[in-house]
Amino acid sequence: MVDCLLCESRHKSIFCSLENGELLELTQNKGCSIIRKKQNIFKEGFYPHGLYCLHSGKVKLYQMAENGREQIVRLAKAGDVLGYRALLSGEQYTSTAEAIEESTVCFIPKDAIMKLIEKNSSLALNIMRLLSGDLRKAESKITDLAQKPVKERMAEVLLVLKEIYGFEEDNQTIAVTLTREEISNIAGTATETSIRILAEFKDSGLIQFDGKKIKVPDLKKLLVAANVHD
Amino acid sequence: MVDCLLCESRHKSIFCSLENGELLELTQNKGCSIIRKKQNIFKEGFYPHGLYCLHSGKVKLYQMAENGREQIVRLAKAGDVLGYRALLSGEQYTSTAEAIEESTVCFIPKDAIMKLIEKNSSLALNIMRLLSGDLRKAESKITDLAQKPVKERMAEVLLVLKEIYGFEEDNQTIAVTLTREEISNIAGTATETSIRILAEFKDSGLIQFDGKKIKVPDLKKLLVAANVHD
DNA sequence: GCAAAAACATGATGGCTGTCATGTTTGCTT
DNA sequence: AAGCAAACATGACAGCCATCATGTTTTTGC
Repeated sequence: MVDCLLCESRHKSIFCSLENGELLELTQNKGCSIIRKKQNIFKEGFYPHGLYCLHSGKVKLYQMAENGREQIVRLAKAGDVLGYRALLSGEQYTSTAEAIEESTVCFIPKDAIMKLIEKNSSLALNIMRLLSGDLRKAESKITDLAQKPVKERMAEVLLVLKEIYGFEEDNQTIAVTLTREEISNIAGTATETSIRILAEFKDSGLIQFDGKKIKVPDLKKLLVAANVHD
Repeated sequence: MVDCLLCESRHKSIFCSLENGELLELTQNKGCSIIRKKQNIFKEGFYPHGLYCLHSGKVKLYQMAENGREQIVRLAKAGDVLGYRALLSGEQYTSTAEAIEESTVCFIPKDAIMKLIEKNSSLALNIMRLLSGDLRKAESKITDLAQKPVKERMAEVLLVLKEIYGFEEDNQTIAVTLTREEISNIAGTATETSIRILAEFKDSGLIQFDGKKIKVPDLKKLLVAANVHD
């Protein structure tokens, strides 16, 4: 069992404003479990009974489309919370959370988290900020999907992956391992297309392959390829 | 000046849980103005100084894409609030709010609304629910844009318009007037394409044109065309 | 009410990108 | 270590849909 007071992510998470007493209460109320790669934390269509907090690992949130293809709508790393969208709106989960590498997650029952939100208005504000940020990213993705060609979207996906998971110690290897299919399911394109475009990026020196990982020697070049100006 | 206590939307809005004292304070602090068609309430890139509450009228929120085309990301009707995403995250507006018909809008200064949020946890919860709902819609739109053909998306746009603005008294005319270009900017397609598809829908009896408005004699048919199963 | 602009409409064309097919490589499982 | 499945890769092909062009209708501003 992980102690919230000792959690490394504590100060970077939505719980950064909690007092020790509140954190202690959290620790006493929560559960903790190991999620292996490809296992689900929650599934689309089910009702939420609490909030998940990702202590370590990496998770993808995806929606299953009519045609059977996954659309990845969010990615989570250590310190991120999961399942708040459905929990707060009182709806079913609209996406499935699946570990893309072995992860540990804590589960905070609905009662406990809702009480905390009511008492602690700065936690409430943090959650609003979180949702607002998610909404900004989602809406910007809508615009991209509607207006940008696949190649630009692919470059942007790499930039997003770097934003979320950062580089490894070498300062140029994106610190996450995804299959080409998963990358396609972020970009919103066919697997073959993403394979082709990544190969093209490699040939033009934009990126390099390092096993399953992707190296970005020059971020600026990627920014140009993604056609983003800010 | 509109009195919040007398506002018709009061009980359907995020302010439904406010006490009379709080509403009075709101009324005293707020401003009120008329926004003519095609005028902006706020513009992408600017910093928010408060929250807008749409007392009457209809508003589109759009992002300007690199190629100069607008992507409509949200639509608002009387009773809806505007500008909360940027206000709560402390970021610049990421979309422009433009009246699609003459509207009246109240402005609540940042201080006033933030104090209310801190005091009234059920207002805070309502805002979280609002954001969660927006996020659900946005993510579902991402999946649609990535996976569905234009024709299905167009049908879905009509369903969404009906959801938001409802039918007129005849129970089949969608109660909003949009140009073909605006409809395209919701669906994420070229204007010519949306014109063609709407004409096709008309020819196959899915919809009828009533001036600039669109009539839907049979919602179920549209649901089938949109390929939604829930 | 008239001119100009915006909106609507329709045809032709081409390219992007999804799909299908096939083969190779990688990585698990027993 | 062999065998099998998943992942990666590449070519061929077609079709959806954006773009361009052009013309008509409707709306707007003076």
